[in-house]
Amino acid sequence: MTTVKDVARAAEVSVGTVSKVLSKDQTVKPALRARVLQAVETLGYKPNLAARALRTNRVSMFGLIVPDITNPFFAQLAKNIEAEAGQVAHTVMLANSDDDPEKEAQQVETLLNQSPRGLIVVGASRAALRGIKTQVPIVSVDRRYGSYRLISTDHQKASAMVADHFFGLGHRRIAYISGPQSTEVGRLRKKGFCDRISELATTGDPVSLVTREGQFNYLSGEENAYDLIGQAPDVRPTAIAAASDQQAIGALRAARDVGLAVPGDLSIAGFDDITLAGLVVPRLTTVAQPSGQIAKAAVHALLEEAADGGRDQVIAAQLEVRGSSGPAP
Amino acid sequence: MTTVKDVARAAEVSVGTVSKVLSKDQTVKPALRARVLQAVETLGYKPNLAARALRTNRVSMFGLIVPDITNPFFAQLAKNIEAEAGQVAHTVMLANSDDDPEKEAQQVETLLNQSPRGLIVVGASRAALRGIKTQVPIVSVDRRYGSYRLISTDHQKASAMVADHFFGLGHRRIAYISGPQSTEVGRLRKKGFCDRISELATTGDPVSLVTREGQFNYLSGEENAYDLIGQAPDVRPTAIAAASDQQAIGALRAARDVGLAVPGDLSIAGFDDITLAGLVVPRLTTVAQPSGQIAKAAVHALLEEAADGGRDQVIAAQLEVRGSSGPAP
DNA sequence: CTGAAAGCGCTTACAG
DNA sequence: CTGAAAGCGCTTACAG
Repeated sequence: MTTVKDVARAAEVSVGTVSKVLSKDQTVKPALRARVLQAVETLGYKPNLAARALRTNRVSMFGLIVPDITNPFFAQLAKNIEAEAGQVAHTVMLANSDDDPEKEAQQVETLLNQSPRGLIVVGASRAALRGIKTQVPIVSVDRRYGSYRLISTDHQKASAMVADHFFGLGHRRIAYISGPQSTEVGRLRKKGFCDRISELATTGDPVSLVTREGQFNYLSGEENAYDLIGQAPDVRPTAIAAASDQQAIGALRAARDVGLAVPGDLSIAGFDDITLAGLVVPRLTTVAQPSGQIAKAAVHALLEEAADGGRDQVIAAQLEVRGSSGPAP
Repeated sequence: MTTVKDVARAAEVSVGTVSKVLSKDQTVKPALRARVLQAVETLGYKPNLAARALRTNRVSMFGLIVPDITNPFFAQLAKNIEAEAGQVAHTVMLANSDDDPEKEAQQVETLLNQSPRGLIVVGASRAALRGIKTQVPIVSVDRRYGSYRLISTDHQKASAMVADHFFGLGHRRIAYISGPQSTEVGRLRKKGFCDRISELATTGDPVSLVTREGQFNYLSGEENAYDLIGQAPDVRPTAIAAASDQQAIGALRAARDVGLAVPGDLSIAGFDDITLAGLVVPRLTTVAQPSGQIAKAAVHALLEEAADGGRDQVIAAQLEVRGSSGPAP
């Protein structure tokens, strides 16, 4: 490997000068700078990052811990974070916690040992709050990790947008299939939807709202939807909002099976905007989480603050109105 | 931060001895070893990895470059690689190439700058073959990168298994929806299927085989399947094999739309075993890629060899027979 | 078996 | 504005 020394020799300057040129120090005279740059070019010099890290105690890496990279939303998030990190010339280390607090703690430690520039973690569901002491700034994203600041979608407001959408289309018998109320996300999404419906129901026409608790998965959506739409036509809901796209797609399937037209007889909306949401027939009305903005906010939060202590940040999501929702029958 | 020096002082030994204990050098006497370990424990000493890297010129990291972490197969692969790397106390840096040779080259360079223990890359589709010189061992996985050794599923044999499965169920009018023939994977899967059918057709009953070229996606599967099953009942295929699960799920949808029972009237099989394959109704017969084994093979290939130059490795996949395939009508 | 010392490749006060 | 030199925290021949 060629080192600063080689470059210094070739450019006939000291290693200190080489280092200054490389770190864009302005105090080097143009003539010297040119010689150094020339030497770097011809020698194909690449700085040894380990040496730099040792000296500066700072590595151009972020650590990212997600419960499961196989989850489409986390994969999208990881992709955006990697892209955003690339913008500031950082690389990202990825680890999975399998949604297990034990393993999460271990992964945090492993990544921290690399002394990265910062750590981004999507907390495991029932995370323990054991404190870790480190100089490395940490932010949580989507689901809080420990007591670190959280950057996430505004789940409540987003759900409220779905409620507005349905109400605006004239629906007055509405159902909500929630996520598990043991999760914060499940609670926030439900609260946002139900609170808004209550609000609309008191200021406008009366609305009948029925809610069902489910898992976030496909099957749960299908089963709950079957139950809901199995009722008499003048009783069953004309619109179903689900806490996840997977649930909504399950509901779509249920509607198809019992012969209800979507959106003619029944409107359906999901949450997340996974790839499949745009592929099903009809395409699913859903909430697109601002994964790109979350990624950007997380990276910049880490870059700017020395330790944690920033405030939580909530980012507006966007309603994607597509074919699965329409005017009430 | 506490350093070897602090540990040495606390244990009343030299830093060299501390280092030896930490590197599991057997030549340290139990008494000293115990004192060192004790000091490490009480001080909470963590080695500075940058310093170690500088000294040994070796980092406990792997680089992983995939076209798109958002693709479920790559996400699964990444998860397995991370797990496997964890087993040998390595961490993994992730980068996306967006399936763009330019960006891929740049990502390779970026990760190589960290001088990782090895690089695993899933090649971009139309990758340029520009050579890079590096000491870092590189393997390609799933799709070849440059001219580096490739570790991948035995696509041909796996497709042949699907052919055997259909033939064994009595199907004699069979269709194959391929992936793009511009991709190696597309070609291999098709060849494996068609060659086996030809073989069976000459040794057993005659078989009519029709193939259609498509994209790997959902829509392509749906459209091609519509065409195929739109024919007269005595002409149309009784079984359709697709080159991807996405295509197969599209075909499932097409069958449902025209009122064909699966597997009563039509058997369908996919390839990949994505999560959704187990969720659709009926559950999809498909080929499970040995992502775990591929990950393991890749990590160990990197660990064992100093440079590239190992041989390609092809790993057997497994046929998952589920509800979407049955006896010919 | 243990310790003293050199050195990995950088960056950064500090002189000049 | 430039160079000489110290030092980041390790590991590893080399003496003893």
